[in-house]
Amino acid sequence: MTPQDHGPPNTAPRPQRLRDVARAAGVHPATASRALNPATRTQVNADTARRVLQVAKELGYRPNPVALALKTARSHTVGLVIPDLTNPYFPPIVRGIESELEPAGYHAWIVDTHNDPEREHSRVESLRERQVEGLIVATARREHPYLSALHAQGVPMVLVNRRVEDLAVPCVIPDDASGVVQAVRHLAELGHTRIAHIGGPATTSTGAMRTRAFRHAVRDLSLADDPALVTEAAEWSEEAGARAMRQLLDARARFTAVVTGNDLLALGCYDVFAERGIDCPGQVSVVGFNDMPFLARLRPALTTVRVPHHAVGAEAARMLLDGMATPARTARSLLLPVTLVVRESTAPPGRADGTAPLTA
Amino acid sequence: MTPQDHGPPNTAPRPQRLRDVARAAGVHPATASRALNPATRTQVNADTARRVLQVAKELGYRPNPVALALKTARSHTVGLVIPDLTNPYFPPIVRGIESELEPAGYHAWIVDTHNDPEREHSRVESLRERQVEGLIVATARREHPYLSALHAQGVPMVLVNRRVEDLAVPCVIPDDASGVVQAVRHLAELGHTRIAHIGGPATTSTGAMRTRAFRHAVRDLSLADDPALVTEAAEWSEEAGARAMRQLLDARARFTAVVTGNDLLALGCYDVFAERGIDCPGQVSVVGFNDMPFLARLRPALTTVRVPHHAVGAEAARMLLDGMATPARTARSLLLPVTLVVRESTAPPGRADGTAPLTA
DNA sequence: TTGTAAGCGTTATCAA
DNA sequence: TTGATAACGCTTACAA
Repeated sequence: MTPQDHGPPNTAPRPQRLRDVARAAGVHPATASRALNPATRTQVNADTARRVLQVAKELGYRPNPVALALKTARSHTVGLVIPDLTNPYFPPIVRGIESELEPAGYHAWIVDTHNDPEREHSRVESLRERQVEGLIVATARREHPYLSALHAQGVPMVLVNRRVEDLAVPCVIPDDASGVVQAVRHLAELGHTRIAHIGGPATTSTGAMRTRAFRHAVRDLSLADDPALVTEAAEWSEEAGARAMRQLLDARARFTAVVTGNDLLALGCYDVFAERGIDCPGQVSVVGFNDMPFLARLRPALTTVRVPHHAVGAEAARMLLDGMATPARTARSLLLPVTLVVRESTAPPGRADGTAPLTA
Repeated sequence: MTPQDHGPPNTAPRPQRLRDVARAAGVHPATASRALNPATRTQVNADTARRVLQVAKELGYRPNPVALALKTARSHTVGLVIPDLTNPYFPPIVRGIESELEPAGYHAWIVDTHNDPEREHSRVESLRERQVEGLIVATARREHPYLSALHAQGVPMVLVNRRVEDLAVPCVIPDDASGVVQAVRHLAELGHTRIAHIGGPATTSTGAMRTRAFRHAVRDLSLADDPALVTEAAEWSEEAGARAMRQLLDARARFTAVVTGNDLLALGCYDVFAERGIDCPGQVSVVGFNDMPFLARLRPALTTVRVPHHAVGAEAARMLLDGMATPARTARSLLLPVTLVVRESTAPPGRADGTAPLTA
């Protein structure tokens, strides 16, 4: 042992292999394999099978998943494509997914694309190389040639929180339209008539969806249907939300409430209110979307639309599992119900505390 | 095509294999392999190598990582063991880790243990079976026989945010002691003399560490060193923090400020303040730890200790990569500097707004 | 410098 | 019902 040689030696016990089990049980590896696999167990003598199982347990045998994947081209693994793991919206979805996947004997390979299409492409390729059997994709661009191609090739795939326009990829998404309607109706009931909208990027299906729903809702409720009141944020971030709100204000748009495409955008509005001394909800009411964690602790606590994160994930996983079992199936879209949770960021316009409604 | 047969057929192009490249280049697969691998490229004629590389590129050849892993027992993959992905503290660390891993050609397999030791065990085993070459572990229990055993067996491993007591496992952790000292000194400078502490579970190294640091700090600054002022939360959660705060209050402990083991615990205190009509920071000042996202938006904005999440992850990854390259290396501990970020939850005791300091 | 052949741990095909 | 044997796609002694 030289002075440099400090690290622990590799003393990891070599894992037991199939052949070890076979030898110990006095059978051929092929027989052991058949005995161990529930699907082929009937091909082997019941006593022999029992013995093999027993020995395998004693030796603590676990099949080598790598060898298995090489041989069968199946890995018992699915890929999770997440646009941004630091967005608190996604981890609960991941939990939901895993809660369904694991009882089915599958594990999830999580990749974070950082919202970068190139990175997404390369990470998905690497997932494919690693023989994932299916993909759950949470990145929300509307067009995605690469993924579309994969799906067309028969790669089992389900989209969460996103829908591809003219393509029949199964997806599970929150009922965006209903959420927006609930938000707008809530504001209308409070007495608002001029409601603005800060939508997410129209390049994302969610952004497009919610904005469209907003337009319809406002029209259906006979509220001000003024194009000047709807803007689009460049991305799903606080900064983008702030920019959009500033733009709305600077354009001297008249509104007393704003419905945003998601909570982050709403937080951006908060920032602008602080900058400009605008009182929320005194002068402007705000409704977010998603119900991220910790929103109830904000100043003011944000009124928002709650989406059932866990259920979204769980349903997506179930759908994928289904799709992997019976690949020939028509694509379904699952819409999960959302609920408005009213907190402190919404109030009647120009309420009794003496602040005037915001006009420009 | 039967009526049931709707799904897309599997038309995925078969990936190119080494033998395809070899054939197209007119060489034996072994030669192609050597040409493709930078480490063995010198063994092959420069022209031949060039040709092979060229052909490989044209065919879009990518080595099959599964076959590679089976053959070499290396997967170019490391396992990330995270206690709770929904805790916003961790995703930035994951980002930091990946930022170092990927340029080195490694990918991260993330597992979420849900803070469950059994689950941790089984997930780590599955990671091992999948031939991960190393482990980055962020679960914070102080004792962990299974992981300790793995490390002793020579499995490359680094701990983040955690240290194992008497075992020489390399780790990168925030400078907890310094953070606590900064917090206590800040409060002392504001005039507080009776400062309470709600520590994290003593079974976690971070919990034990920060509590110990608190005791020292309080003594060094000649503040009240009263055992009744230090409690331990049962877990790192808001509920546990709330319970601890209630207990402190119910025991009629006298204090005007509290330093908590992490931000979640501090949020629990906020809940109790709301319950009991206690004004923060008017009656009690609070300091958290970690600087989770969105803290600046709370009511009141939480004063806390910022830890350099990204750097923690990046350093850990670098350390692991080192350890994998040269396994024989003495364990190092890296302490990353933390900074106090003062916001609104701390103020002088019994400040000018007329509220009295909290006594019981 | 290149080719041959064995083998990583499994499963699947074929015979016995 | 079981065993022999050949893959899966790759690397690596060893031989040429």
